[in-house]
Amino acid sequence: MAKTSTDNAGNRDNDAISTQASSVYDRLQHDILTGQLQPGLKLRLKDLIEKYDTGNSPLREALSRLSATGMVVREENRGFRVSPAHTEELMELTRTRCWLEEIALRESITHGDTEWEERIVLAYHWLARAARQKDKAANHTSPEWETHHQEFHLALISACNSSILMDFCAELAKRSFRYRNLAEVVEYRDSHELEEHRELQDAVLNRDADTAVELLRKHYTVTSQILLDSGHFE
Amino acid sequence: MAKTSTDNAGNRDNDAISTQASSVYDRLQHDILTGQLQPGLKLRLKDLIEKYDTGNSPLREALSRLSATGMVVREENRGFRVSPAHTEELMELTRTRCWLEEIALRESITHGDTEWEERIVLAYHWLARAARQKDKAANHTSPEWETHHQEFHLALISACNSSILMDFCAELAKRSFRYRNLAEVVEYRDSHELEEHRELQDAVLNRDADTAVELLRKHYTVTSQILLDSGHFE
DNA sequence: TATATTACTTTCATCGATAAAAATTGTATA
DNA sequence: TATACAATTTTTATCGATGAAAGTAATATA
Repeated sequence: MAKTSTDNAGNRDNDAISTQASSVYDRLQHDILTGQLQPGLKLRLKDLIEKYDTGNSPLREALSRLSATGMVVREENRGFRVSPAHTEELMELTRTRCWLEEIALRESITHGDTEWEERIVLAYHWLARAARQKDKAANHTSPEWETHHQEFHLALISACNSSILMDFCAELAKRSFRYRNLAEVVEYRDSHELEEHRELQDAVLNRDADTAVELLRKHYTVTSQILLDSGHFE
Repeated sequence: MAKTSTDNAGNRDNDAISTQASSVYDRLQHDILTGQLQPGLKLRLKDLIEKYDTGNSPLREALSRLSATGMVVREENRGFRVSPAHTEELMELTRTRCWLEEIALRESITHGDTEWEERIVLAYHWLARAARQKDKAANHTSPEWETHHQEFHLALISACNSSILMDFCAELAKRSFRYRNLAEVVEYRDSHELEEHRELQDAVLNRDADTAVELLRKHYTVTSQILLDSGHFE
């Protein structure tokens, strides 16, 4: 990842200097999603203050925010820990994701305009390019690819007419992403992946909702199953 | 006000003394949902410290958490404000709510067991009782009724097999609730309300998914329309 | 008069220290 | 040996004060 804050993006040449609390928030979230901070890990304040080179207050604010997102669990008067990861959650995550994205995708296909189509085409373009570079570098956890992957999936549903629903989908994507990183499945069907996305793109642009939904669903369930089979995370 | 925390309820004879930050969190959220803190209001720290009789740090933690939920908007280096309320958001909220609860309800009707049925029956019982007391007292914003109302709707979808989806629905309910409070529509079709819920219950228990979904959808859209017509919150 | 610059005030973000709670250790008792 | 209790240490939560940024008013310059 090593990318700039997804959540606090903003900063459009406009002023608004990022605060320390937000910086720690981003770094903590990154390290959790990326698996560097293992599920269930006790987050001792003293250690974190040292590790992230910050103070008590900004750290606490960051943790508070993360606890509201479910990235971190707070236990009153006994601090924070990284939220646990279980196979059941991954299954539930996948199930829910299929439901929500089906709606969002169908709505988008019904209402999407040409700008929406363009967003998809562009997103696919970037994804494909990142995929080629990833293959070349044999670096199978390219943060660029991850970014573009998420962008592509968001583009598909970006005409659903509900930013709330999109936010939910984005949250589910983030949480699923974490499981992919936890199961250290390095080389998971790279060969097919780009093709899958291509087919998905085509179906969507053809406004073939049923096919698109089917492809999307398969995309998620297959990925999920691979992770489950890998047998990591208890 | 002066009510006990909804979210941090817990405290099951188990120890775990609630922290000050959580207390402020609850009270702030309550006052926002309830409309006592108007949308868009600038939340000046000094004022809040006084109003909620607390310190800098707990207050900030509370606000940080609320900002992650979307109750409060944070602007880097210029503090917090109550998140704004617009008609478009209410419409989006309602639309999204219909989508998500339809899924959750259909799933529940398909998979629900007898315990699920019992939860619904009980929830309806409490709702009806609260409705009668509300009518008697001519107190049309009874917090008890609100609680039971939410409980009832949650019970309906409580067999959907996805706590994630249920959490989403609960969040949508909370945010919709806020709009109901903002539009000071005191007496909105009280007479029909209980009946509506009764029909809904019957359809669900009969496992008649299509009817149930239709009733639910109407329930939400009609309520929403009344609020929109009231023309509050620009 | 309008704009730019500066000094001043208010408000927010962060630090360091302290209070409060939990966890750990040690000791005495059955 | 196991358990209860007290004393000690560690860790978390909160306070009060300071540093940093944004906002406001005043003055100067075109």
